[in-house]
Amino acid sequence: MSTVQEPARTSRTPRAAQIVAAARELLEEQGWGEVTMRALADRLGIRAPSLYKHFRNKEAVAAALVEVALAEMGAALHGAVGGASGADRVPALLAAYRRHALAHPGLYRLATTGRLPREALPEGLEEWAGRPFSLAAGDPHLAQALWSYAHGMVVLELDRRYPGDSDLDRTWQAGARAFAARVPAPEAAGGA
Amino acid sequence: MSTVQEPARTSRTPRAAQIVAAARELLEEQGWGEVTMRALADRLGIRAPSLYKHFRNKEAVAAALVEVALAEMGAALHGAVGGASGADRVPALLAAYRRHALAHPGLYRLATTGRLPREALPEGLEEWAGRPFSLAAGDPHLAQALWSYAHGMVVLELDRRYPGDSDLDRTWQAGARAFAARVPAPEAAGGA
DNA sequence: ACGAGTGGCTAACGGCGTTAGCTACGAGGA
DNA sequence: TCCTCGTAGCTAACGCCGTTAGCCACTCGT
Repeated sequence: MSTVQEPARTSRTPRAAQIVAAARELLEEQGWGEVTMRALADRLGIRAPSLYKHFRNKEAVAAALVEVALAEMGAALHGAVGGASGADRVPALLAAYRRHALAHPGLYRLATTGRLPREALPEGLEEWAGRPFSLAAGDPHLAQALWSYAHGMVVLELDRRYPGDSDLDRTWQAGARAFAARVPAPEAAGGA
Repeated sequence: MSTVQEPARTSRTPRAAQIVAAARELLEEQGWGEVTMRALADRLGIRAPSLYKHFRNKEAVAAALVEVALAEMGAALHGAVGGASGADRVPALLAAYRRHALAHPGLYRLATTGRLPREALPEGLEEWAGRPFSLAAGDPHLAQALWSYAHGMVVLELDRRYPGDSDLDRTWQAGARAFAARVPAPEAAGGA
């Protein structure tokens, strides 16, 4: 149903995969600030300098986590837009985006804060992960706006920026309606 | 024209004000990662430990900068909504938000990333700075959604997340139209 | 004249990412 | 069977970070 298949993931040695998994646990349990090379090594029963046998530096570990984050978020979003049609795709996409991000806040923040380590990511992964927004919005500018809205909502929710008595379900709804109303009617063109 | 006056700013000794000013320069020139206590002290011709005579710790310096950021952004936004009416307030507000944030990216990022140091901020400042969104949207949920959209756009633009060939003016427009169309018609109630 | 507060200073601590250099082990070829 | 070589661990150490302790000079009010 999707236009293009998910790009291949970077291949890792078993030990490197273990390191990424441990880093992910640490990230979700304690936050990125507590993911230090020493703490990460501790969890694996080794010493910090040994990590450098498997990753060039801490940034490379972060890039591996960003890859995981993009791949999993992309899968969630593709699933959501694949299961809906027409203007229903906007609320379905937003609900999946919110649910997935809040379920993996550490990974989400790491992957969306600061510059993307594009040179360390598989070709096409970023584009693939974002395509559901184009599919749901039907227009490239509306798609970018919709993505920005979703990201803003999630990040402000994660950072507890809204007043404590906010009804965020209704806020998400308000935005969803605003965007859904601008989705162009699908042309009745048959696929190739 | 505004409902309530801008809250008073925290009073600072002359030296503390100098420190905040120097921190701001460093922040905008080099980014928060380069604002270290030693670099900050250097710029003032003193040693790092002397800074602790004026601020309890680095977090307190950050909080002072966040206060500046909120006050200046609030002023810009109040000015923008004050100069427009009806649904025109949405694009006016968004334009001012974008312009101000991109003109002070370090301050913007510092004030909007991670948790807000609310206990260190003047009472009412956060609410005052955000009120223009309520004024423009006319509905609390739409206001939150609009703010989230603006923040998402700015932060993704600052982080260069959009493809290099994006026409962001048009993306901002697409979002502005989506939200403006949902602003309820103003009731013809006279002011008190 | 003097005591107290103010705002500098140096030395130092523990934690961070990272590098250099050593070593134990296991697989492959002579 | 031994030798070599790559792999993956180790300790020690460096320079940076935020921060604290403790000292001292200067200024000002009484």
